[in-house]
Amino acid sequence: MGEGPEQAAEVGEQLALVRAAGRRSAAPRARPRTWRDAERAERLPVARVLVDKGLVHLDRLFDYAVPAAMDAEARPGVRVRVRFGAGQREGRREGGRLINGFIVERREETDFPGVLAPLAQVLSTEPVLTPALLRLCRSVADRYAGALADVVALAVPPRMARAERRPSPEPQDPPAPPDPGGWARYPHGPGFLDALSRGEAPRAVWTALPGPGWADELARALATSLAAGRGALAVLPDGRAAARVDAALTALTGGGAHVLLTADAGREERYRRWLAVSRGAVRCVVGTRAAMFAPVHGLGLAAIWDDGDAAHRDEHAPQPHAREVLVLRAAQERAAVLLGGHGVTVEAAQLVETGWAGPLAAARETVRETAPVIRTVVEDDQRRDEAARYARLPTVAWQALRDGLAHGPVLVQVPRRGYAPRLACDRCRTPARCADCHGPLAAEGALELLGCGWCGRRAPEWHCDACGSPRLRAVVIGARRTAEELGRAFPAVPVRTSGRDHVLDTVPDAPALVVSTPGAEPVPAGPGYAAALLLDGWALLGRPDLRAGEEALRRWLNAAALVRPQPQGGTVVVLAEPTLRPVQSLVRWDPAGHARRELADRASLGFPPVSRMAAVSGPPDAVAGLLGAARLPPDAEVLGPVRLPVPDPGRPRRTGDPPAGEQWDRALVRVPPGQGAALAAALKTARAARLARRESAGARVLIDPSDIG
DNA sequence: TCACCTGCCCGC
DNA sequence: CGGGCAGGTGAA
Repeated sequence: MGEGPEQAAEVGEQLALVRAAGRRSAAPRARPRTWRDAERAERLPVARVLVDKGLVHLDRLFDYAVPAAMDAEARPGVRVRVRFGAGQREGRREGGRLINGFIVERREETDFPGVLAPLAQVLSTEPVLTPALLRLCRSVADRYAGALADVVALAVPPRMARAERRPSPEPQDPPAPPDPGGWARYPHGPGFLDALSRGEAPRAVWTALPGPGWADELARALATSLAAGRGALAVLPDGRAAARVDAALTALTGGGAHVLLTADAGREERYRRWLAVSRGAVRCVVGTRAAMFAPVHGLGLAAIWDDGDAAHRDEHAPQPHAREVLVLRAAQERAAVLLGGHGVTVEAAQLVETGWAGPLAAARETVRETAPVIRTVVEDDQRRDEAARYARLPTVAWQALRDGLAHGPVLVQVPRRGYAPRLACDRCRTPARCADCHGPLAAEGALELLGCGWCGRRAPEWHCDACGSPRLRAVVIGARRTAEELGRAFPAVPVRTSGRDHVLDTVPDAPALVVSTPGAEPVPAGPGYAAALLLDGWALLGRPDLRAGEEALRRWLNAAALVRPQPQGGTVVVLAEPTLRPVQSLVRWDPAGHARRELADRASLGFPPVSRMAAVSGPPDAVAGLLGAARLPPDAEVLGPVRLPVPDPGRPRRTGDPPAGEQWDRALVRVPPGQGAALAAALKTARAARLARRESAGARVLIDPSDIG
């Protein structure tokens, strides 16, 4: 009798059992003939296992028998290997592939009517999937119509055996409570910290004053929660921002009280830090979006900075957003929430509007003292202005540059490539929207083929809602070369660039032209940039995206926040139509007001986040099939489907993009407030049923799509 | 009567 | 996903 693969696996499992029991030599007693004959644990002989496979229709737990030898190690939360999948040999079930999973619970009984297969191996004794983390993952999976196993894969980092062997540092005593520092600049700032130190759970939307103070203020909030004997967590959009809060917190506490969880650290180091948090040795985490799941013990404060930044949405299924995850966590763990940024998202404004969070903003007078002066210049001035035609710049912009360069570095914000143009009124530039569903209009080739990007309805007789003009224009893009020419216009001044591939961290406090794409602006040493020139107005506002205005304002504010305050001569020039709402909000430095007005508009037009949306995309038959099968909530409204445009070949393929050469449709499903959970559940159920029956290559479901035109 | 195929459904 | 198994089908 030859030793087939199944016999080899069986022997392997027995060896694993022997190893798990801590014996190095052969088993002393008669070896059980198969696993089925091995002794079971006496107490709680059933392990409920979350199988580590993202198949949506398998989004449930499976029971396995716990062999006696694994009894001590097979605790809830540990990683295990189990046999999974069909397999019958000679009438006995013993096949199936070995896959990884987590023990979720030990039980006395099982509901499964058949014979339980045994656990094959306990991979690690580290209880990584704690009850609190499991509960969070389950809520996130429900919220996003995703599979629990997919969310757990985001929340629990891959195992690094060496990191597990090393002990975590001894827990430190809580630091002394910090003084309010910059929070004294906000009328309700000290009160927020007081509530934190009393162990309460205040929730605030924080409109941070311009300038560099925010990182220190965020660190003080974290340290206050630590001082109150609770944990704290801050999620930042990128490693640079996280490093600034890390430095501020280290200066405040001496370090050791927190860990930095970013992609910069290697996988093993990252897991080592994560373990220190999971074990309760460290109770404060500063990190990028994956840190949103960090299993901080006794979480007292969950903070997020600049929640409008697209980096806060995870790109892996089911693509949860850090703000939403932290909001869920805060409710489950009774933690305080701090949603901070120079801008305010519509989602944050909604949390204030519903009373879930309170506003935390400085007085008007304080804002005026700390913000630079903002000037607007319209595009058309460029052609008229003779003096500055060399650099194709309006006089105002030219003067601001020249004056700024006499006093320090000047920031020039230029757009990134790759924004798809959208259509707007030729006269007043109000974005063109569908009369029926308010989706964005797009032209397929000629303008006669005008149609809605959401519902597909044609709009041959379009007239501007705002001014009545029948003429459209494609919003044009491109100011990059202007920045390049600036260097030639100021030959005596060094030009430094910062962008996607090469991000400059800081620049010295000396005259220089600093050309940067949004989000890559170097932090100036000293009092800040003397001036900033924001050249990407039309590119940002012209993006075919519901959030274009909000996003333009967010990027402008982030750049302008690096400029010296008005009393020190700081000036910002923005090339954009001064009557547009985001431009006016920038001039007045009123991001909260902008978000409130956007929220009111979205409510009246039935846009998210007031209504909840889901995008269903995939091959046309899959999209139609899923929508037909889903038992959607009664008030659900299906927009589309429409054919998705073929993505730019240059752009890296993202989740939700059709594969090369394939035609995909996308439909949007919209439900009124309060039906978001029902919508997610309906789509998840329908998708699971169809995947199980393999009726088609599955359609993708994305909750809260952000690029919906 | 048997070998093979296709579709369906399940996995502990 | 991957494999069993039921029920159908066709050739000897």
